[in-house]
Amino acid sequence: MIPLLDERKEKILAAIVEDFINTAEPVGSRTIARRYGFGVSPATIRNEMADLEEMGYLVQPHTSAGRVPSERGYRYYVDHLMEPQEPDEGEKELVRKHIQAKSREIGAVLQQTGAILSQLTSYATLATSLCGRSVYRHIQLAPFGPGQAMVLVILASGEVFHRLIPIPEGITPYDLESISSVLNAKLRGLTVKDIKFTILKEIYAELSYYHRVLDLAVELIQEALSVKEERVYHGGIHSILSQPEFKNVERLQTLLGLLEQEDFLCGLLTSSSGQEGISIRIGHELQNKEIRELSMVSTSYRLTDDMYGVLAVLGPTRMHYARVAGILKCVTDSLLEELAKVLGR
Amino acid sequence: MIPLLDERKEKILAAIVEDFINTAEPVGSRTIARRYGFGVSPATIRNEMADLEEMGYLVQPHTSAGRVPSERGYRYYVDHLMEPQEPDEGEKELVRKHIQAKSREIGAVLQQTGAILSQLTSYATLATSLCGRSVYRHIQLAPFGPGQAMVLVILASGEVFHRLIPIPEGITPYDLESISSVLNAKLRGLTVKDIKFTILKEIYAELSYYHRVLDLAVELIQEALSVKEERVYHGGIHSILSQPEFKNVERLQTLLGLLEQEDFLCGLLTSSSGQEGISIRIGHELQNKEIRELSMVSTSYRLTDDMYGVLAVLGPTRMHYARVAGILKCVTDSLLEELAKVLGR
DNA sequence: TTTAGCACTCAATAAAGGAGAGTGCTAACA
DNA sequence: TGTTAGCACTCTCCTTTATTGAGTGCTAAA
Repeated sequence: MIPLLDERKEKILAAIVEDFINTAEPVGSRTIARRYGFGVSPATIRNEMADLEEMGYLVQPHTSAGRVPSERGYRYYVDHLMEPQEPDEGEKELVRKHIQAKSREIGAVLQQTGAILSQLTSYATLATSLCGRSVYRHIQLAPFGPGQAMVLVILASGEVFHRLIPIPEGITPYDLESISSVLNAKLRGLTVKDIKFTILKEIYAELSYYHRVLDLAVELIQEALSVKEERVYHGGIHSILSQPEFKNVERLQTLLGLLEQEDFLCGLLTSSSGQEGISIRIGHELQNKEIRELSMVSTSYRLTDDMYGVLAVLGPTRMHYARVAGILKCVTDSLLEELAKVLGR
Repeated sequence: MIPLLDERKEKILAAIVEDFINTAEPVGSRTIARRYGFGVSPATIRNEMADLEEMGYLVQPHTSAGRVPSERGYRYYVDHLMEPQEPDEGEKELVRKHIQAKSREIGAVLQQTGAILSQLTSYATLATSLCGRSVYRHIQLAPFGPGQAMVLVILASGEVFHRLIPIPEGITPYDLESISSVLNAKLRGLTVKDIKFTILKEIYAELSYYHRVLDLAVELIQEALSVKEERVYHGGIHSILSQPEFKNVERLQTLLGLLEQEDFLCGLLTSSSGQEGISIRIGHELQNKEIRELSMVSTSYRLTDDMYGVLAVLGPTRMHYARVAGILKCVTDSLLEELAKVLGR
């Protein structure tokens, strides 16, 4: 559907994209000829550039400026021209060292991962918690003062959700333990969906023995079901400021506002979790009106059949795609390794 | 020690501070005379301003500009001239509505509180988790797959810390439950310090009965002790961007970098937790070289004898102190109310 | 098809010239 | 003695005007 370019055009497009990524300045025919000299004169390059512009791969900010890749240009570059750039040994070492969890806590691991990722790339990073079919691992009711109990829901991902609930008078810690047992026996290994549609009645029946606490148990399940299954960790927002495209404060403000809204981030990430491996979305491909001229390189990694996560780098469209893709690959590998260790798989 | 000003000087200083807070422009004698007219001419005001400058309450960005309050000027204003500005009924209502926790989870409540606080003030907000003598409420070991267990430490503040630990072969869920019981019996109601110095040996003795799991239990206690007791929630960073002093991107970058470092925030907040009630620290009073021209209005609220928290607003020195103090007061009241409800006191 | 040459365009930078806000000082006034 | 009007002076900010230079498109020759 999209016609392939001939070899020289490809070389020139690649040179322009890469030069622009490095310098953030529109690049002219002369620069290309001098810096990447293909043995042709600037004039020839100029002709080719005019062609590329007509085809929609380049745009000119104004007459008499050099050219800048269009979204289509980046797309072509990403699809056909770039090759992921392996991080060097020192960087790899750095990644390994940072991801090794000081604490065996999933949240902290993901946070660390994001931090190192954004340190290496100089862009913002996003990471979902491990999600998937949210399998319950354990449910625990713990006493918490008079008339209160703490509900703890432990998911197979190693994440813990907790909430305080009021409980009726006269419920003993022993009762709480009993309820925990019943719930555990029934719920462990199931997913939210399973519960919603099949198990609820069964539990209801079983617990009627403890009719005194029946209402509580039902409420409890409701709580467990209402657990918001996905968290998004973000980091490295300050690194994105070093990018010249964010010298503009207004744009920055919208971006920061969005990054503080977890829902929004969630949407951004889940919409990319379709395919395995690295996925790159450029500008409007993110399908979001609010953020202009942003790209996202993301990868969804699979830990087990029913547990996966998404790791993403968010930056300007003028992003160092090749480098970011390489780093992301390396970081994801280390993360998978570490998670396997922490979760004991 | 610091001499008090005569009444007219005070009025003029107050007018200058308030005008500058509102407009962010250096204010001149004429503006004062016109806008706040004290029945004297600009020339008189000019003389007074010259005095105030000599005394160090005002500074001039350059000759032929108006004057701007110095840190000392703000300090005098805050100490002697301003009166906290009660938020209007609509705002109060808004606060109440937002702080009412959708979920009964301390973290979420604090997050919400920060959000509304920064929405109303247009500055960044910080909130510590509830801290104090970190009393253990419950400790729970939950099974988590083969060779793993989840340690859950529930503090009296309603916060939960969790971590995965490897456990030796052959430990049954029943064993875990036993250990939990022993630990609970011993630790509940104690603080980290208590444990460190007195209880450790006792537990050791008791658990020797389960000598099979002794090492595990000891490790476990270590884990429990290593819980980092303080978290800092922050929010509203994007709102601070609307302040003209942050049009400068470099300054912004240092600020954002700092705000992403939890340790730093912790230090900032704890150093102010000395006195009860609202505390205002201006510029260098924050004793931090990295952040220039920032002020912090904070309040430490006490929930029980041994549980308190800190809520703070961070903005430019040109902060609307009177308004912020009023809002902070109102928000803290609502927060205390809500926390009491959630924690069931 | 490629290249050299040339006129043309346009942003960015610098220099120059007000305009305006504000001050300090002096002298007069109550 | 405190207050005020008047006035010269300062300095930023804005606008206008040149100037520069990178880069283009087009044409004609190789």
